[in-house]
Amino acid sequence: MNLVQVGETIKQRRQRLDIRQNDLADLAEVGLRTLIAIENGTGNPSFETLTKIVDVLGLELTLTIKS
Amino acid sequence: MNLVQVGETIKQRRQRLDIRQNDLADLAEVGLRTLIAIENGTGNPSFETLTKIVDVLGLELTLTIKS
DNA sequence: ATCAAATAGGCATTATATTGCACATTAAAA
DNA sequence: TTTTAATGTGCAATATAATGCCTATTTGAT
Repeated sequence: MNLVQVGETIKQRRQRLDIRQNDLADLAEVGLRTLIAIENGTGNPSFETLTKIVDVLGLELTLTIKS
Repeated sequence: MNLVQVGETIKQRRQRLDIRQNDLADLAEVGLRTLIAIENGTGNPSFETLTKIVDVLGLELTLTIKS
């Protein structure tokens, strides 16, 4: 899972939950600019920033053995 | 999965593969200081930095729906 | 076509991750 | 215990992530 895929997943999930970027950014307590960059696969968020966003969306970051 | 758990997972995997922090840092092309911080749950790595390390270890970061 | 809302980008600033160097501590082996 | 390798820390420098402001573009509705 690379940064582009992470961005796509977040965007799709946000849209399915029917919330705007602005509101998600507020709920996650990150800047709108930051969220936009992540959704577009630009930028390189810290684990903390990413976690704040995925938490709000009911998503989960996991680290597993590649099979 | 929080930063502490990520650090533990990386450390365990590295030890199971029997490589030293110094060598993993070199292979992943990150600073030794950075790797140490991550393994100890201190610090807050960027997605890119984390990816470089887990790639070397044959691990994978995934983003899924929390169930 | 018009208008409003949502998404997105340039720029500058601030916050912080990353790094190397030197040194300290811990672990393990002889 | 002594010695050596491995792990970890303080500090300062650099790189870069995060942010806000303002403006542009895109999207969707009327």
